[in-house]
Amino acid sequence: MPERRRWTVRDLRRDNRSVLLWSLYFDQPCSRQDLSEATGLSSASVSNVIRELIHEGIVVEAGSVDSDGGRPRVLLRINPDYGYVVGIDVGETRIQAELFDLTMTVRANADIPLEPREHGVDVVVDRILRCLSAVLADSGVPSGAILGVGVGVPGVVERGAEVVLYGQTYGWDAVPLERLLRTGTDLPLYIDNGANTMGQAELWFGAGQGARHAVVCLIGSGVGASIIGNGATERPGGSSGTEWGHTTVMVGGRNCRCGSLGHLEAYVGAEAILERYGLPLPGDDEESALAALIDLAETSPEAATVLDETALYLGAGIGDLINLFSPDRIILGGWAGLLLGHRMLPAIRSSAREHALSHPFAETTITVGRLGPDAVALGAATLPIQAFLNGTAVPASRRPAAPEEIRPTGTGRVG
Amino acid sequence: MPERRRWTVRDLRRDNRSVLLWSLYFDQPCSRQDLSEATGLSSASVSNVIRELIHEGIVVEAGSVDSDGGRPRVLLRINPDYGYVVGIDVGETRIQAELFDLTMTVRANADIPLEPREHGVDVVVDRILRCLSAVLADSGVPSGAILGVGVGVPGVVERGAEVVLYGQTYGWDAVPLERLLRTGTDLPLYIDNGANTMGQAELWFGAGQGARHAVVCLIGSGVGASIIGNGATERPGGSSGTEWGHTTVMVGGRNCRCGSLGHLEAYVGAEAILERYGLPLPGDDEESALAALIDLAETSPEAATVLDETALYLGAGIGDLINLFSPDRIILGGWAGLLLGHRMLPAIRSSAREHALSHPFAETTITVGRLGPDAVALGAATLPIQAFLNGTAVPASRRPAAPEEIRPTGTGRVG
DNA sequence: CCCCCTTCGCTCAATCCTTATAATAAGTGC
DNA sequence: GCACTTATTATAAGGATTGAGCGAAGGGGG
Repeated sequence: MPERRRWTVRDLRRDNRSVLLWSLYFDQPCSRQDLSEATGLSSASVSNVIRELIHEGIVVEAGSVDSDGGRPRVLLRINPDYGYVVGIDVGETRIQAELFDLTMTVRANADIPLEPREHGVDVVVDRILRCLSAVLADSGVPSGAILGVGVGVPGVVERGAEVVLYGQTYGWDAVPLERLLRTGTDLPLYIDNGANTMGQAELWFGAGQGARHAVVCLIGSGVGASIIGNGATERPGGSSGTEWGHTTVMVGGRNCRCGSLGHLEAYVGAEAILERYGLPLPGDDEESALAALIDLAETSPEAATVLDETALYLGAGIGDLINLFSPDRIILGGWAGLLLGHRMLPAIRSSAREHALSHPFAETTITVGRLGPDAVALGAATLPIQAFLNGTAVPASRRPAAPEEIRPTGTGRVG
Repeated sequence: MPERRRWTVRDLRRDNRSVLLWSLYFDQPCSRQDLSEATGLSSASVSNVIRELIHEGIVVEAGSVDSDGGRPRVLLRINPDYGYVVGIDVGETRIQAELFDLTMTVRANADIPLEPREHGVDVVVDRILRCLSAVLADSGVPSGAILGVGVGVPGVVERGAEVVLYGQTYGWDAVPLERLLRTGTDLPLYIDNGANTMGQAELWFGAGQGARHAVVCLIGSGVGASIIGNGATERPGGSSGTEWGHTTVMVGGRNCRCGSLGHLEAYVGAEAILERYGLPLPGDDEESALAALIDLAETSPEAATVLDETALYLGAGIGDLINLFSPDRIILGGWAGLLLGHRMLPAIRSSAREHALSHPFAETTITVGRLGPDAVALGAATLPIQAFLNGTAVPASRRPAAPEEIRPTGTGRVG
């Protein structure tokens, strides 16, 4: 029943090349020797592949380091300017784009606020494309040098013949986002759920480093979660974002934005927390209002009660994740998740302990995200990086001409 | 961060051999030509590998079939008597073992009831070993012909240096089951959660055939679920069983056997349903009591209310699974799951629709398992089958002598 | 300054696997 | 008996990894 593909001797090379790139990317700079040891490939093979990579401009030599009395080892690293990637965060209140080089250094960024309740498809698509043009222009990077554009969106992403979006709280139904964006750009697009992209950012660069199996909880106005097992490469075109926010923690409970009753999001989403408190709060946006509520809890019993309940429900939701996935690490993220986590982590942990089975709970650590709210864009940018490391993304300006067998009368490539 | 292994040209052969075996196993009988088409391998490679497999006795020729005017194609199939597998279901009320040949035909079975509340580790281990000996003796299969023994157990299975079991409702904590069984048998052991093994059985042979991503709900006295994505081969030593029964559907709700409050199992587990009804029922075990309750619901409003609530909570739990995993198929199994499913599928579906997001719900079909309560043992037996198809299981009697480099002075194996 | 030693990186023959092509085998229909 | 069709096997070619051997690059001692 499971579908397995055959392998040819060519796949072998592609795969080992990719193994080397991944290893080098996360352990820069290092020598050929180190790579040979880390990957298990013979030094001959490493040399062969690295020569190819240097010739293509992907890898560069970067000085050398003494070895105990022998020939010094030449250090290798990935050419940061071989190509660039863009990460775009399509949030509920704004769209943010960032352009990175291959070391994930920000080269340019752009922000456009979204009017509340103004989430028409055309508007959002237009804003995304404008953000994209803005970072391209601002950075001075020619579009031919872009490896790809990652987009983190709310809602369920379905990968079929084309990428289609379902954002029930957003009012989107079967939106062919990739096709719509295609009208404004030729760059390769990688679209995924925002919780997933943030999760990948924390896993690669933040609080998830070293974890084999992590769950990242994204709490903002809405609530999502990303389950990442042993590196995202294992789900090539598979599982979409998990709608953790719309799991039921109280049958017959509060109304949720999606129309159902008793969902987690109806208790621990920022919008829901503020509604449950009910009284006016200082601040003109949700973020400052929630911060104010948390401050107020020091003195106001009503505010404290609302927050205690929030911790209780959030802990129950986290307990569910622990029982279902047995992760080694759970990371609280999203702007509201960071606020709540910094303030109430002990209460959340304790509620999770009560709701989860004791053994899987003991194997998990619950922490607060380290990367801040920009992690969605950073994580979106890792999508094209991933494709690049797997060998499926090459910048247009470096792409070789079409093979001659296909165009028998062509003149071939220049140079 | 993700760990990827290098490939050698030898792995390639192993892998393609395995691809062929999987393809042949699920599409017996078929010709070399068919295999070439199904796997994408060239007919030359298919011939080479098949010759090897025939030489080893794994594959046999089985007649031939006319082709439109040309040389008839020779049909191949897996030798059913190349080896045998055993599947053992460690349930809460009994232990059952079945011995199968490679076509999954039952050759022998054995049953031992467990006294209620008598789940001491030593007792259970002893019963398992006794069941194993019984099927071996009954079938007349020599133990050297056994490919492996699969064991489906309740609770969380953790694979570290050795396999360890945590069964919170069972009263087991960190039980090294594999080591304990090892005292009574030398056969290769494959231990997994019972919900997982039943899930695999339904996926391979039952209501899950053709699904890419299925969730199987196991409802008996307790409640569990198995998430199976595109063939279980993708999680080599990874994820343990999912404790779906201990996810929270009602914060602060009913007491669960595990000590927590408001878990799904406290509403839809058979034991919990009977408790919620509270009145005496005919029948001396849970199974007949539940059947009686379902019959009674035709006339008794109290019974009907209990069942309606059950459907409501079960639907909420299923909705969670839909939102978290977006499976194409959800299968109700376990003895209580089958009873409830046959009676109340429409109510369960409708509750799930209310609790899940509309898009992932629309992509899912909810059905009742086709294999009946014996599926746990059948599924457990698929674990060694899987190892066999992957090329990592060979019966002892056919194993080649140990390589001489390792035991330079040894006499090797007799045989 | 020269020589020995250590370690790194490259070259080359050997080995293995898949594939494309050609050859052989085994039937049908006239 | 002969053309034709289809299935399977033999053969040569191409691509990949590997282990051994060799040159390269520096340190240290006389």
